Amino acid sequence: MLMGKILSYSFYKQDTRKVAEELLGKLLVRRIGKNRLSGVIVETEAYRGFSDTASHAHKGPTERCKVMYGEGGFAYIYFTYGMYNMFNVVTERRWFPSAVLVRAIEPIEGKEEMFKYRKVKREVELTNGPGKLTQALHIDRSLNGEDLVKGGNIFIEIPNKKITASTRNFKIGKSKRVGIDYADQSSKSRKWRFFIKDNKFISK
DNA sequence: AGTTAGATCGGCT
DNA sequence: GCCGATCTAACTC
Repeated sequence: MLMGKILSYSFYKQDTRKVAEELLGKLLVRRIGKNRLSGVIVETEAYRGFSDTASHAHKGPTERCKVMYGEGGFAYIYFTYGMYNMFNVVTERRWFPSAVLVRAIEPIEGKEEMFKYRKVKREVELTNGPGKLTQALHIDRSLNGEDLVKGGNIFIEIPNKKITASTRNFKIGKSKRVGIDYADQSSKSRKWRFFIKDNKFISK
C-alpha cells in the first residue's frame, strides 16, 4: 500500500498561494470502503479573499460558498455547468475566504475503477481537468465540507515513495487562472495557477 | 490544430 | 432569466 502522511491543518492554514504551489506533487486520496483511488496533484489554482473577483466568495458567504469562510483543512465542492463537480481545499483562517482548486492529477491507485466512473479510452483523459478528476474519483457535493485531516473519505498525503517518474524532481510553472473572464483586470492578471511543467495530465 | 455549439441545472440578481 | 473556476463532439482548415 502507498500510505503516506496526511497533511495537517497547519499546512492548509498557510497563505493560499503557497498551499496551491506546495500541493503539487502531493497525493489526493479518495477512499471508497476499502478501496483507495488516488493521484498526484499536478495543477492547482488559488482563490484568495473577498477582494478576488474571480472567487465565489467575493459576493459574500452564500449558501454555496460558505465553507470557504471557515478555517483551512476542509473540502469545498461545488456543482457547475449543470453537470460538473469541482474539488477545492479551503485554506487560511476563518472569515478570510480562500481555497485552492485542484485542476488535474496523475492517476496512481485504482485506475481500473476510474475507468468505470469515466468512459474514456486513454488514461490521460481520466483526470486532465477539474471536472474530469472528480468524475474519475467519484467526488460530488455529498463530500462538501468534509474534514481533510481526519483520514476519512477524502484527504491529501505526502507520498512516502517515489511513486512515479514523471512527478520526481519536477519544475513548477505559473500562469494566469483559467475560465475567469467575468473577473476584473487586477484579478485576471494574477498568476495564481500552478502546475508541474511537462506533465501529461495538465488540463487543456 | 483550432473554433464552435450543445449539454444541463443550481446559484444568484 | 442569465450564466458559469467545464467538457465533448462536430465541424473547418
